Amino acid sequence: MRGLAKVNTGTEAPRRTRIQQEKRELILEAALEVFSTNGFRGSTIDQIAEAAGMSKPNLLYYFRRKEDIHETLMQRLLDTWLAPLRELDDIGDPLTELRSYIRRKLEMARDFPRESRLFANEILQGAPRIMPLLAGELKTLVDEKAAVIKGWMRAGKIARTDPWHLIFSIWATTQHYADFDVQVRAVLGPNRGGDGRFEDAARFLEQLFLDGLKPKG
Amino acid sequence: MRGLAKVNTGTEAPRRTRIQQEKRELILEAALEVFSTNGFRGSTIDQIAEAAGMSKPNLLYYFRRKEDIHETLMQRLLDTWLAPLRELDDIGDPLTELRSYIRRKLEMARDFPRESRLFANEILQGAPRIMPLLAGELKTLVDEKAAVIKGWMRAGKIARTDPWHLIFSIWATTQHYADFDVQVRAVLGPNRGGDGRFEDAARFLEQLFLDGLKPKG
DNA sequence: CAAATTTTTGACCGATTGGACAAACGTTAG
DNA sequence: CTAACGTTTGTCCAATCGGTCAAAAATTTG
Repeated sequence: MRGLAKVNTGTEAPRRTRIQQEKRELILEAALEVFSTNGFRGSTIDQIAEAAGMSKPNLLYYFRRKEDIHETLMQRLLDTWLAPLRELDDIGDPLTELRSYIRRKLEMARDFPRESRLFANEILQGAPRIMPLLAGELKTLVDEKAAVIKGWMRAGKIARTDPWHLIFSIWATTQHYADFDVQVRAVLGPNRGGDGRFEDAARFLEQLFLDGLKPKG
Repeated sequence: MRGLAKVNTGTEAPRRTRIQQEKRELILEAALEVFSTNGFRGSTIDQIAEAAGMSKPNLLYYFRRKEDIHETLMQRLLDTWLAPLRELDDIGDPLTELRSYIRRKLEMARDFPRESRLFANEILQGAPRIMPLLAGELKTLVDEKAAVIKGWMRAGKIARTDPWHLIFSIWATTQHYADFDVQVRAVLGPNRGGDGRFEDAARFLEQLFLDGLKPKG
């Protein structure tokens, strides 16, 4: 007999067997690899199936459509991706809070470069699949944190600037080390492009965001 | 009779008619639009041909292969893309030089967002077609400018930091406004996401790179 | 004008794509 | 054992892909 249709829902409520959970994870892991380096349109189901070590029809048994895989991936991504910003809290010293936010974001770029590239690919192509999330959930979160930062400015704890662009600049500088990793390593060369480049980046970013470039004195 | 094979070389020395020059420009303009939003693999010759207002075989008369279009596009891009960095000069006040470099890069993100996204797409996917250029020409240029910046640091004109990561951070923050434009506009909302966002970004970045976030005291 | 050349097009090709489907296989409960 | 259910696969399909080709149309040249 054929498998039940229930399995393939992809987005609906799950009642999954052990094998289904395992295989779905396997597929998502493989799809993350493929999608993050080739983009959605540039990736094929065959590629993902091969990376997951199964046949194409077998993969399509767990995810009915290519889009379902991508969608599931993006949903998971956004939660973990915004976690560092959610943690930015009003308690504690503002400069310390910002510094550790930068550090956490840089660590995510180092530890989850594929997730970063998957996200970058989506945004680059106009965010066709997550536009509502950007204008909704993301904007709400950023506005909320911008208000926190504004409070710090009013209290004289940090310099007065635009909180939104401040957040953008933190995103940009940290994700750069994931999204443009190839370029970073090529420019730094074999000596400085090794594992130490993230420590160097952390040191530099801390100095940039705290003190800027003006010489002391 | 059929057209001559000479026309399609794409990379070789050109001896082109007026029509050939015009049509090639038309195609490259259309291809920039398509490639920058869909990536190389995600774009089709049909899409480019339609955007250029001609039939697919007609397009293939001017560029024999899809790759030839992309290659021509990338070659042109790199020259204009690195122009601002080349202009970074040892004459003049260091802080002013850096500030105007940032401004020029931000203007490029504003005026040539498609070029920026084309480049980002290529790097994101591992830079398969321009890797030699990154490790060669680009690295040489950056190393050269890093030396200039180091000189400024030794002279006490700017704070001591890592020149390479400084350049990375300028690239990241400015190109962010082209590559992640959709996200920027979504987060800023209808009010602040309008044309003024680049002015706001310019003001913010100037302050960030010069003074950092520490409150004045 | 007419001949030569350049440009454009419609028809076509093999390969690859996302996906469907039934049959086969594996597993487990009674 | 067997029936029921979950899993896997080979085969197939229509659509789309990059690209070819010969002939028609347009343009340039003498």
